[in-house]
Amino acid sequence: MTQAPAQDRGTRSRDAILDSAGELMSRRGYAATSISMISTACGLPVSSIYWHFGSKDGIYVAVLERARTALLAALPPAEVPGGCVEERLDTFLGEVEEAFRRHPRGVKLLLGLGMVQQDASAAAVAEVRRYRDALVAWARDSVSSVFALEGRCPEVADELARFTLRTASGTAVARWFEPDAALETGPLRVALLALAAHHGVPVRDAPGGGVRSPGLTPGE
Amino acid sequence: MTQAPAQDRGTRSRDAILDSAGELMSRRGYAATSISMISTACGLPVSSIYWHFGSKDGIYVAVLERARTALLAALPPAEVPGGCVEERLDTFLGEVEEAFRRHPRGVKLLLGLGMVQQDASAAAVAEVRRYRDALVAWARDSVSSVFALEGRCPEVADELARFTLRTASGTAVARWFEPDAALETGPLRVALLALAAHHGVPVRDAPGGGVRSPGLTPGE
DNA sequence: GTCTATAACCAGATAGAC
DNA sequence: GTCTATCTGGTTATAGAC
Repeated sequence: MTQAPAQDRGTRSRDAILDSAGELMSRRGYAATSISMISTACGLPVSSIYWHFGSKDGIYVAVLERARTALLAALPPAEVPGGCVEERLDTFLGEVEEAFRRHPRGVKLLLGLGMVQQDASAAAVAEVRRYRDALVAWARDSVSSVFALEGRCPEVADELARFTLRTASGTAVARWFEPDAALETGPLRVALLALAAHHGVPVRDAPGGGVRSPGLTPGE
Repeated sequence: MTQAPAQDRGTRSRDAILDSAGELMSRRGYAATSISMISTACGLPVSSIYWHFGSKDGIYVAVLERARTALLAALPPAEVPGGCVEERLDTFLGEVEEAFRRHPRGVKLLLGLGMVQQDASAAAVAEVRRYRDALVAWARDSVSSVFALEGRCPEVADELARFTLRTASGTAVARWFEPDAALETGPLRVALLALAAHHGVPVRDAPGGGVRSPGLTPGE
């Protein structure tokens, strides 16, 4: 009981710093957040922050990395369960909406800090990109599962995923004008179904039926 | 010839400052742009900048205001011409895409500086809002015209306009990851048509036909 | 690992000659 | 309206005791 806390003190401080930094940076942006602000917010002196992260840029990279792993850990598997397309779509949209609602900081970090690319370090740029790529991959796989594409039409899956993510980003942007703006899954649902149908993807699983279109196997 | 330039020098300097400031702020964000950067970029001393705008915040407001008026002047009238819904929709989407392509700075200013609301002045916040409100109003009126709503279903027009703008914002965000990302009007077109149809808006003008107004279910 | 103290610098903003 | 020179305060970052 005497050494466990001692051993933990470092990591607990580290986390506290990341908490404050993440909160501030997601709200005010990278450039507008100063080390002394973070120091005041977390109660640790500036030098401790530098001891842990080395530089302001280092904090930024660490904040992003933690946000990314947290978000990815919270995302459900890309294999969306459900008996038919519409059921899986609803599940998927519900998941997106929830992730969006529960991790607003992560999204805003990605948005706000993405702007910084101009003069950010290579490490920071790489971390931002990794974050985004992970999201894109998850969305693509999920959409693929929802529409039972099974990797058959990568372009379609890509388009649907991109469309979903753009709507989500757009909503995140809208949110800082009207903070109560929610991800409107209703319109998005209609749009995704229409887009899929437009590309010839069967959106209604024929109960006993095979799937039309050149050789492909039943989805479900 | 001796006094005309003299008279203009002030406004020309003012414009030069706004050019540099707008460019820098849209690329790097408000907080990351310093007065001395602007001074270096436009070749005028800091004090001239302060003489013209009084404060950094003043520059920001002026930049935004100019971007807004420029964008609004470039936007075509909200009365979209065209014989049928799809024709008008294509016109509308083309206009959005072009405005988007030709005024990337304006959009990015709106996006990047929108984040600053946390600690921006009241004047700045008001200007950001005015900018956005103007865009929303234009989109709503245009959509209304495209689908011949004539003010009949404000909620539907609102939803379609919001959806369009969110897609556009999302694309602007995507753009700073892949600078060549274009506004994909194809998917957006499909989505808007589906959304309109989903709300019972006739998307195919009956040649001789009047418009069925209240409970309507044309579909196709 | 945490603290106090401080170096070196750059930010926003102003004074006043011209 | 434009310039040089400058003030004040906050910024990133480090030194060194504990």
